[in-house]
Amino acid sequence: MQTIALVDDDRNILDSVTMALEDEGFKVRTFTDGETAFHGINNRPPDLAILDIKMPRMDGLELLKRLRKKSNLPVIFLTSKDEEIDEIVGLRMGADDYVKKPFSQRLLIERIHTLLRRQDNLCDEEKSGEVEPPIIRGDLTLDSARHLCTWRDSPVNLTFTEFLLVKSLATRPGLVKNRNQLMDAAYGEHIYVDDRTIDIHIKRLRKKFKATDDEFDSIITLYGIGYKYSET
Amino acid sequence: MQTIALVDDDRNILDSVTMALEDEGFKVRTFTDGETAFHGINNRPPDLAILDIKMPRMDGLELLKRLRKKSNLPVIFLTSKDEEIDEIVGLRMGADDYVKKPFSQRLLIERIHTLLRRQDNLCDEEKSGEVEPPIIRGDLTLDSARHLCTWRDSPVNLTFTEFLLVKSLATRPGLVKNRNQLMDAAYGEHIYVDDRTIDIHIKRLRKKFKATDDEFDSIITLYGIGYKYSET
DNA sequence: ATTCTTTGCCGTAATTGTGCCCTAATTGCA
DNA sequence: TGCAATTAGGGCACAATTACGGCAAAGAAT
Repeated sequence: MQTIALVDDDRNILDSVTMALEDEGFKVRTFTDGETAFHGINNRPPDLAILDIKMPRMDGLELLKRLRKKSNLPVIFLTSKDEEIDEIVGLRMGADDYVKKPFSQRLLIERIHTLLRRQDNLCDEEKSGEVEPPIIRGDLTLDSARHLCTWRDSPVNLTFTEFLLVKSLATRPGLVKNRNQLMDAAYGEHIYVDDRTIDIHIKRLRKKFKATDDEFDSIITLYGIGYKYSET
Repeated sequence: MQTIALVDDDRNILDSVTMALEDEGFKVRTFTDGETAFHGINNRPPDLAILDIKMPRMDGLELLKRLRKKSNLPVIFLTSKDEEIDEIVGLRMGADDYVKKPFSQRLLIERIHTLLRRQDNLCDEEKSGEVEPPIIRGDLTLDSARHLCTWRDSPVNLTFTEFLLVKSLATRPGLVKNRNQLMDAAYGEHIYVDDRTIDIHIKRLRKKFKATDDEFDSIITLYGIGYKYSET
């Protein structure tokens, strides 16, 4: 779930926008002044920030300036129409978009999605101009770009999470991964699920591979430690 | 001879720029408001359009937005210095360049040549000298130049958006595309629509292909990931 | 104006994936 | 061997995702 930081000193706006964003499926963290927001955002960076320009203690421009020193977090400014000059400066300073008050929530949400999408695709491009090459480890083949997994040339149908787990294991055969590391690989670093859940995915993986090859034993359990992918 | 559409409500600018452009060997069509310009440009598309931001009836931004739905005509914005914000938003929305008023005609003409040249190169790349060759992937044929799609030699009648989506998928069979990537392919990077909208187009595509061939299953859903075009 | 097409979204149904409970099996160690 | 800790695997409810019919708005064509 994507998180949005919302910074505004007007309670009404804060509440109504928060509600709209939560309806849209975002997690929202709100702040009522720049100083607090700065620390909050630095501690746990959201996926996007919406800043009011006029705020107590530290205004939006100053906040943006300080944030920009550390990250390129997508930022949307909220502006009243008597602050147009500041808008310009804001955009020049690296805000990604702005929305004029009063604004329709629909518009704001569209802008948010557009920015987040652009961000996503940027990441995709960074991964390489081309396509990520397949991983080949003995009888195993993992092609992320095609979401294709094969064992001895037979396709093995994996779900998204399963795919990430095999990939994490098979990337470095022989290397032990504990449950936390596997969890990070499959869910990202900020999500925690029960330890047993990893076992369950391993179970399902083995089942699927054994359906293709009864002799399959390349996923190895290390009692009390974790799992590894067979080195040979 | 290349044609340029010039849209501005200021007669003085209109006249002087027109003269400059004609001296440069362009054919110029002028409009004094957005509404008229929209129809004029749609009826007979010029090679390039120059739009003022502030205009009666429909402003430049709105005009651009509506034009962009149909074409990727090169567009240059004219802006006064108290409209700087709009410049930025304009560029975000897909304008190709902007020129600040007051501007030297020399500068404007340079920009025009640059844009037209870029456009030419684009076309060259796409057309590779001649017309963009059809995409042939097994039973599927996609001829962008003719907006023609066939499946096992039977024509399949696709809309513009649908065509772009199949093209995006079929260009690289087997490669998984997530919804964001498909959205970019179909709408460009600056427009956001609901995720579900992609599903709906996929649904319609499948329906149309199945009307021709009941066995059609080349568009594959990857749960939680996206879609891909069958590799075989 | 009118009709038709296209398009995007809503609501509902169907499908698929996930996490946890429970029990059995296995392992490490005294 | 006996015991505690750990892992395996079946089953199930629910969560997430996708499919699809219908509807209304906007444009295009007539």
